[in-house]
Amino acid sequence: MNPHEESRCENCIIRELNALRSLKKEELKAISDSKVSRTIKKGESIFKEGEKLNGVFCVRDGVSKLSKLSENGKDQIVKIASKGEVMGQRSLIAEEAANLSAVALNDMQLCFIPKENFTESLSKNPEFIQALLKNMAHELKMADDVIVNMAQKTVNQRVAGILLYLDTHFGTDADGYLSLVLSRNDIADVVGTATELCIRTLTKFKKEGLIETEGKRIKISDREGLDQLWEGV
Amino acid sequence: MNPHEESRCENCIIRELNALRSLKKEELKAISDSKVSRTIKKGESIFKEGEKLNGVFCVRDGVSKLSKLSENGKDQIVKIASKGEVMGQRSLIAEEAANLSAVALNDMQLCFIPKENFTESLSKNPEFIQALLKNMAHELKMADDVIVNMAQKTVNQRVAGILLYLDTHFGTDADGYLSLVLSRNDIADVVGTATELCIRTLTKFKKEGLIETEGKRIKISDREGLDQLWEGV
DNA sequence: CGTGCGTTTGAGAGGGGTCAAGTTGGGTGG
DNA sequence: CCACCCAACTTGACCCCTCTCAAACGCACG
Repeated sequence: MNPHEESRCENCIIRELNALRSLKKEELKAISDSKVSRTIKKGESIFKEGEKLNGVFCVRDGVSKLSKLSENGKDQIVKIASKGEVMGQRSLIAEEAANLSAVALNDMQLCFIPKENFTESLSKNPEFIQALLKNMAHELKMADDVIVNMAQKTVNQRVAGILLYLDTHFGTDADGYLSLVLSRNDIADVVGTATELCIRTLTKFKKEGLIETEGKRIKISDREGLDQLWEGV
Repeated sequence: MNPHEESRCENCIIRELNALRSLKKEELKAISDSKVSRTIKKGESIFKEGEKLNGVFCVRDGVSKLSKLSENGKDQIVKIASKGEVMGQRSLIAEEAANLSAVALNDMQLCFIPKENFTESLSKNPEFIQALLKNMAHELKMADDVIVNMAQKTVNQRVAGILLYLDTHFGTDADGYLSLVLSRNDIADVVGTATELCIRTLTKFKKEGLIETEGKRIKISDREGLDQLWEGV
């Protein structure tokens, strides 16, 4: 195997974005030898809640939604994972089945890192654990904030919120449209409401001059306005 | 200082309930020498969101609510911490200000462990980090579940949910009333609704024979019924 | 050229928020 | 011990938000 191959973990830049950056040369080599790179097409499932994971998935390119099915039969999107993020680590750490399902929102490139490599580093590399710990601490804060927003903000505010989130995290294309295009249904699943209400909110925003739309693509025309809405002014 | 004193960490049973159980003898001694035991009365504040914490609080007795103020001016209770739980560790790990405020729900006994001791063990004791990591992983799962419930369940269901939670986590007294007594306002803040609606829901439950009340105390008379409500049957 | 999925709009019912007005109950000072 | 007071609790009324069912529309794909 060619050690200079681009697909080798030692040479992967993505690593710098997450806790895997703390891994040592030998660990990376071991992972590189056993990891599996995979291409996932838009809409395909990566893993499902309740499934026992035997490794983690490092997102090399593309975006995935992490959702959970509620008892009322509706999906709730809890998190959106993109380049550099590692999916499934929580389950492996807690030694539990996956709590969320992961589905690709567009074409993705993933690296699957087997459980053994992950737990090996987990038990032997203190810096790696530290990095992971810090990562989880951050995720926990985010989750707490989401709880507050879900409980206290209206659908209007939450829709404004996700538009702002998509803008700051994924940016816009040349025409100013949000780069990450979600279906109305997915937006509704993030916001935690019915698709119809989500659509109505968007048309209302359009009427008020906050956004423009072209098909399912959305352009933010008044960020200030959305910000104020989000903050409840 | 008497090493057999009950207040010494080495002899503290509470420790077994959390990640501190992984600490070594010397670490415990060091902590014991610098820790501060504190008594907090019902309603008193332990720390506030935005505050820089210089240590963690180990709950030796009593119960605390961890809440966050939403922009609309209402408090959202995110978590209820009781005997054996450690408050503030997330902030210290992430090296951030506190994201939540902690207020005592009844009289409490706390041990304050200075930042230095905590971070010292954090950087030197792999077992301790592992335990912490697992703990955070579990909290993260809980938080994700709360997000789904907040987004997808009705107020009725969420009120039923917290009653069941109080029952399983804090039990009942001799008369069958829930041991942990919350004000209607606190219940509303957990559920994420207005106090009035919370009260109305409770009176409805009473009319339906699911619960009985005496003052602010609540007795569950039909656990099955609440379970079914919670699960959306 | 249909067929199916995603999107959009309408209308009605019920849930939930809010304001305002009582009521209770526990604590305090006389 | 009683009277008082304040905070917590309770209830009513009203209106807006949100959910749901239903139907029409567009677009892509076979």
